[in-house]
Formats: sequence, C-alpha cells, structure tokens
Amino acid sequence: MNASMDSIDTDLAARIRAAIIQGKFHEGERLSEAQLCDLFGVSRTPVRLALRLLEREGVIRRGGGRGYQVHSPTVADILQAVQVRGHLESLAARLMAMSPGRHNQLPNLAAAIDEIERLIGLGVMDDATLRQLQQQNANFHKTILDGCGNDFVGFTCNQISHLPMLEVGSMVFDRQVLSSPQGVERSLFRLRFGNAQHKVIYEAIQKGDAVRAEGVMREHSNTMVEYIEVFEKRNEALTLSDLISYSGIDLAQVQTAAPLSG
Amino acid sequence: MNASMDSIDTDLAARIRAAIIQGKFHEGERLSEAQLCDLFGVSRTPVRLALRLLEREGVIRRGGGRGYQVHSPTVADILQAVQVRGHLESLAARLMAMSPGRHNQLPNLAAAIDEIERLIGLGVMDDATLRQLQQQNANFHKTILDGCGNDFVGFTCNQISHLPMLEVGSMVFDRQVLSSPQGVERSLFRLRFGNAQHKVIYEAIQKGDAVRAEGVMREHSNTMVEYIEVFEKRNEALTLSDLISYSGIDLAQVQTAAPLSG
DNA sequence: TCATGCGGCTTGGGATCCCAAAGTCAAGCG
DNA sequence: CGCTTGACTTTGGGATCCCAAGCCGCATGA
Repeated sequence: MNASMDSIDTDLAARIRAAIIQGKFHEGERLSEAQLCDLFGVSRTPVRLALRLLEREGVIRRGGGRGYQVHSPTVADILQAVQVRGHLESLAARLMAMSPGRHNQLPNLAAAIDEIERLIGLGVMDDATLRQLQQQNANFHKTILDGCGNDFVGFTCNQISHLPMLEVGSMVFDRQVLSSPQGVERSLFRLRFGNAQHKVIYEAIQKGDAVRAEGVMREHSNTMVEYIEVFEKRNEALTLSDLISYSGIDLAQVQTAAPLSG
Repeated sequence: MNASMDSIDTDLAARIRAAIIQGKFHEGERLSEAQLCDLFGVSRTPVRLALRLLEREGVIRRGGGRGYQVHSPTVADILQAVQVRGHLESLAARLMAMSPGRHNQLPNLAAAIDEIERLIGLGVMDDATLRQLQQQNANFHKTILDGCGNDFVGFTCNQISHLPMLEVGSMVFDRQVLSSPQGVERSLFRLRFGNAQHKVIYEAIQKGDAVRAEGVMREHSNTMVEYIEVFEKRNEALTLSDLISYSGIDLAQVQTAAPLSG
C-alpha cells in the first residue's frame, strides 16, 4: 500500500518515472503506448493518462511526429531545479517573517529544530536515524511553506517535487560516504551546520526580519547545491542513482516490471 | 486553428478552464464526467484526460469521495501567483546578470524596449497597439527566462502560466479605464514606468549587477500586484472577468458550448 | 537509376463497454 | 421513532474496439 495508494495511472506514472530516472530507457528512446502496455501489463487508457502526466512533468517529451521520447533529467537539471526550489523557499521564508500570524507556527519550527539536534546528538548515521532526520527536516521546510500565507508557493514547489531530491525537505547523501567514520563525521557536521541555519531562519522569522530570513534560507538551499557539485567534481560520471537517498521517494521500492499476470 | 491546434483533450481542458474562470460553474460544484461529456459533445476519454490536467493545474480538486469539484481561482489567488511568478523572474534576472553568455541576448532585450517605447509614443491605446505591446513585453520577459541559463525557471513559470494573467509577459488592464482620456493617460504613464524599469533591468544585466537586476525585476513584478490591488480596493466584488485582458489568452474566443452535432 | 506515387502497416486518439466501488434510499428491526 | 443494513443506482476506472493520420517500402515510370 506504499506505492499504490492511488489509482493505477498515478502509480504507473511513478513506475515509468522511476524507470526513466534509473536509466532503464535510453535517453531519447521512443516510448510507444503498446510497448508500455505489455511491459506493465495494463491497458492503454492508464498508460495514456500516465504519459500525459509525465509529459507535464518534463521527463518525456513529444518527439518529432508520433509518440513520446524519454528526456531523463541529468544531475545538472536537478541542480537547476534545486536552485529554483530554494529560491521559492526563500520567498516563503520572507513572507512568513512578514506574516502577522506566523507565531502560531513557530512552535512547529522549534520542535523540528530540537528534534534534529537530538538526533544529531546520537552520533549515529544509521538508516532509521536518517529517516527521522529527513522527516524533521521536511517538517521544518513544509511549515514555512504552509505558514508563509501564500499558498501558491507551496503549490509551485509541489509541481516540481516529483523529481528525485526535489521533494521539499529532502536530504541528499552520498551512499559511500556514510560507510567510513570520517564520512559520518563530515555528514554530522553538515547536519549541524544546516540546523544552525535553521535556527537563524527561525529567529529571523520570529523577529520579523524578512530580509535575513530570505537570505539565510537561500544560503541554506545553496548548501545542497554545493554538496552535489562537490560530488560532480569528484566523480565525472555521476548519475542520479548515486545520489538519490533519503529524499522521501525511495526508488528502490518502486517496482519496474509487471508483477502479476492474468 | 487558434484554440484547437492541439488534440481534443487539450482544447477541452482549455474550454473547461475558461468556463470555470468565467464563473460558469459554481464554486465547489461537482463535475461529473458524463455531464461534461454531453455538455461538450465528446466521449469520456478526452474528458478524463482534461480533468487530470485541470486537477494538476489546481482549478479542480478531488472532492471528498467521487468526482471533482471546481475550485475557481479568486483574485487573491491570482495575486499570490503573480507574486510567485515575479519571484521566479527575479531569479532569472539575477542569473542572467551572472551569466557569461548573456550578451548574445541583450539585443533582443533592447529591441523589445525600443519597440515598447515606440508604441507608447503613438499615444493611442487601441486593441492592436495593446496587443503589440503585450507581445513585446512578453518578448522581454521570455528573453530573460530563456537567457538565464537555468531552464527550470522558465519551465516552472510555464507550469503556472495557464491561469489568467500568469502567462509570462501578460499585461493587465481594467477594461473601463481605457474608455476615458484620463484612464488612457494613466495607462500610458504606467507603461512608461514599466519600460523604465525594463531599461534599468537591461543595464543591470549588461553590467553584471546581479543584485540590482534581481531587485528591480522584483519591483517590476510588484507593480502589477499593486495595480490589481488598487482595483480590489475600489471594487469590492472584483471578479477575474473584470481584469482579464491582453494576457495572451483570450477567454472570449474560447467557446464553452459544443458547436457541432452528429 | 532515381524519383515519385500508391498501398499497407504501425501507432496514437476517441468512443464504447464492462466492472467495481461508493453513495443513497428504503425497509426492517430494535 | 431511530438506527442499521442491504439493495439499487450512480459514477469513475480500466479494457477493448474503431478510425484516421503518419511512416515505410515497393513498384513503376521517366
């Protein structure tokens, strides 16, 4: 019930999307409806709905004459998108700092900050802890998006949050880095640094310092961009699969092949 | 061939959207597929595709159990969206000012500015002139979105540009204001003011002054917000139909009823 | 030999059919 | 008299069918 709470087409779109991101199709490959039908074992109606959805998301495009062709997002695309999302979040931070009713939401921010601090204090970077960290991080960011008074900011963020690492509040880690003690230590530092930014954002919003809230939030978003760029420099052939982790979307659990027959 | 260059479902979505925006359906009204089928004289397949599209756009929502209910955007919603779009454009302006290859695009910006200046100089505010103004304004803004180097900014803007007045480069006028000489004069001033901002943005981008480009672009976007807010104050029951004009989308030309039979 | 036209084949779009789930109404029971 | 439950009806989701519009290839004529 994890990936299939929605109807077939939404679920199907998620599976095709995951397949594309994981590189199961070649870049520019033609996708025909019939092909997807018997690949996933469904009829053409949901396939067409899914294709329309994916077209809007930008992971497939109308190619030349007939059919769609896959347009798999590259790491560079994701970096651009993260920048856009960060810019939107900085707008949200500014607006929230200017909002009179912001004090109702402040406890939620504080709770997320404290919980992240507690989790960091444990000093372990196992899967469960990372999941909880991601959850609290998402809480923090979503609270700002919801509390900024402009519903459209959150709406627009959601419009682009289907791509990997674009889910609001997602946290990116290199898989390898967590296997070495130094890597864990560096990751812990990165988390402490991020949470320090959270605290500054919190205080700026509390005091109504809109400029500061916006600026620090922008800087906070930039942190992820730079983190990914470091990877890019270190590893030429960086692929999305190397990075996707703790983003709220677990690609590994999204099955690609059709499981059942009849 | 204006509104129907795409296939039926896209066109259908546009018609349903127009009907919703024009208030042909009550807020919260249940939309059933069958009802829309015989209202527009098409089958259920395109209707479902259109409904999925409109759901993603946010003009209809999944209501309670079955079916969709219309969620017509209010003037307040549009204001929020304009703010978001403006924020994205200010990001584009900043990025373009920082982009090394920006000089290729500068002539396009200058051309749009000059052409707007020329059109304003005519001193007339007839339909044809306004259309040309809107076109040049769109050129200016699209050039920045395309030239900023981050394709995702333009992509995200496009994601929300189906709503009235959210098309990039759209210009909003009150219909009534153009019928009086004072109104025309005020509108001309507003256009001159806007184009002056264009010039400042142009120069900031040229000089690579990213901070200034971003700031003026934000202010430039705010102008429209304030213009609409003035209306809102003057006319309590301001509806979207009073404002929609010269937005690139001509609602009057989008037919609602089914034209043919058999 | 090359170009052009015709015909078949592939493929996407729209319509219709079937089924399952949810909502509603009414009747029976407490 | 009210609540519950079961049957009917409405409606949305999925599958299949039909049609039209592009591609491809072959053949024929210049």
